[in-house]
Amino acid sequence: MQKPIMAVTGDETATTGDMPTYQIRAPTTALPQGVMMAASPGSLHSPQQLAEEATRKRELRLMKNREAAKECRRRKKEYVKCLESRVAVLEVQNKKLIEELETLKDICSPKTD
DNA sequence: TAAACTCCACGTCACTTGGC
DNA sequence: GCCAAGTGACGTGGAGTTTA
Repeated sequence: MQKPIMAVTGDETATTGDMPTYQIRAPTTALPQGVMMAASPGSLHSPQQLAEEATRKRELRLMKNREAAKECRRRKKEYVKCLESRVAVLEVQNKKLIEELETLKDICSPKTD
């Protein structure tokens, strides 16, 4: 079954402009520990060698994706935390403005008795 | 106290995106 | 067009909590 296509990237900066994006692609130069570079395809001969190479490539891909997923979750958590603290600040600010408005209304409204 | 439930972190897959 | 990186969705397992 085909999954629905995702349009959301998690980059809220485009709409708000004041929050840090959590989708940042950092170039990776170093391989994870214990990972060897692949032999050149030209040096592979037997079907067994090809199968081993395919397995090795898959494991490398999974390992990289595992790390990428961890990092992605870490950034997302940070981003959500950041949004939550912003909400808290804005709620306080909003409350203060409402109180100020009520005070001004009291001052400006004509007394009727 | 065992079963049911909830929450969280993780691994994997499928897909998108950007750089070359 | 290919490849690597990023990420949403999904399934799973472990730890903590609630309930009968």
